Amino acid sequence: MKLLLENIAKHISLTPEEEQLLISKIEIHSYKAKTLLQQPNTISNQLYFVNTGILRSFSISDNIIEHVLHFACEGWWIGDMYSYLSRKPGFLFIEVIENAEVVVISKENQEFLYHNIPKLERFFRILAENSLVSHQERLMDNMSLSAEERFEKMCRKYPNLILRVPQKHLASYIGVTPEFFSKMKSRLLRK
Amino acid sequence: MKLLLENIAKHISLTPEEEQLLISKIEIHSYKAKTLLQQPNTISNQLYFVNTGILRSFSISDNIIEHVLHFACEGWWIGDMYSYLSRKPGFLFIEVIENAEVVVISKENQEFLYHNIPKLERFFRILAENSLVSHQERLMDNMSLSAEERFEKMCRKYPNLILRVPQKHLASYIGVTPEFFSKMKSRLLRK
DNA sequence: CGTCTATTTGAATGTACTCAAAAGCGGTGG
DNA sequence: CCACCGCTTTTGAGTACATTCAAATAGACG
Repeated sequence: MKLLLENIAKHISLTPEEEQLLISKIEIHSYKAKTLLQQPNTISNQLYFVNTGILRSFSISDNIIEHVLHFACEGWWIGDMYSYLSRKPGFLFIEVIENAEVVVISKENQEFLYHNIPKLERFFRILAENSLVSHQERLMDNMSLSAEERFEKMCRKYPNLILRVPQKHLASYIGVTPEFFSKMKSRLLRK
Repeated sequence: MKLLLENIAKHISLTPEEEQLLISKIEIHSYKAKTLLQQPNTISNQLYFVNTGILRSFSISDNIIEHVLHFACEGWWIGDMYSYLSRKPGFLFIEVIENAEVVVISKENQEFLYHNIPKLERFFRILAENSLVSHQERLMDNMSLSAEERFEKMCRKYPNLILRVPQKHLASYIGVTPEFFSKMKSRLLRK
């Protein structure tokens, strides 16, 4: 709870009453590794904020190949934004990678909070803007960098994830096969 | 001007006074093709809304290769969001592809408007959210689809752009070389 | 027209993939 | 506590999609 309030306080300041109202409209859940919080073809009604543990969102193409869109560990938000925002069936899975404690906010409660604490519009605007910028950067990286460069950049940006996430998910995040990822890694270590 | 107000009215409703205030804080400019509205290593202070014509944002890697991030034609927003939001020097060019009439809003005026028309926080939140979702989709497409599939998807999504934008920019948008794009096109036409 | 840029075409190359098999590792139950 | 099973990672050989480089052709604009 503390982590969430700190996260919000970085961008807007809430009164103690507003904080209480916010807290009354969210839930905290614990999930074990491998739990699926969201599946494709269902409408996502929740946004998640990670207190502890790690989650990932991913899609599956050709019924076989997974593509990691996003990892979220302590202090990060995650959700199926397409489904959540459009209220249409989504395309993503959201899975717990490492036993996690998660703050859950529902669409209805978020709308309620927007009405009662308009400042939150600003907070989520900033959140969306920052997320947009980092997706733009990742998109450009995917177009302009080699797999090796994307790997190095990921290591620099998310050093803690590298140690906690199975390698095949890291491979999927930078957009290569697990086999190629392994070869690339040993090639880099040899230097 | 009408186009911008319609665009806004899709998500929030403004009073006539609010519309007037908004209009007093924006500018309309016309630019000829090839004009650069933004260059890397400068701080972007403007957001653009296209009335007529086409713009594109792109970066350059290795001082040679262009990578198109975004096209914007009638009714679309464009900007160097990273620089605009962070107030740091950016990495993008923004160039006019087709003579354009553009609504320009400055960072200062946007902040002013946020204070005086808080509803605009909501509007730009929704704008950022939608943009986020479409970037996520494009990112996943880049990872899971072949060049040919990305090409077909772009044709379906932006049929009017295909006819108006030089082919090399389309190639860059889907992330292939102009040469490969040309071969792919003729391969598809032969069917 | 003539020049400059965009597009097409072809040959050689490379990066990353597929398929297959072996080795490593982690959790579970006996 | 060890042994086994399933999943992850590694390694290798062959392949494919897309790139690079080069040259020819087509198109746009002054």
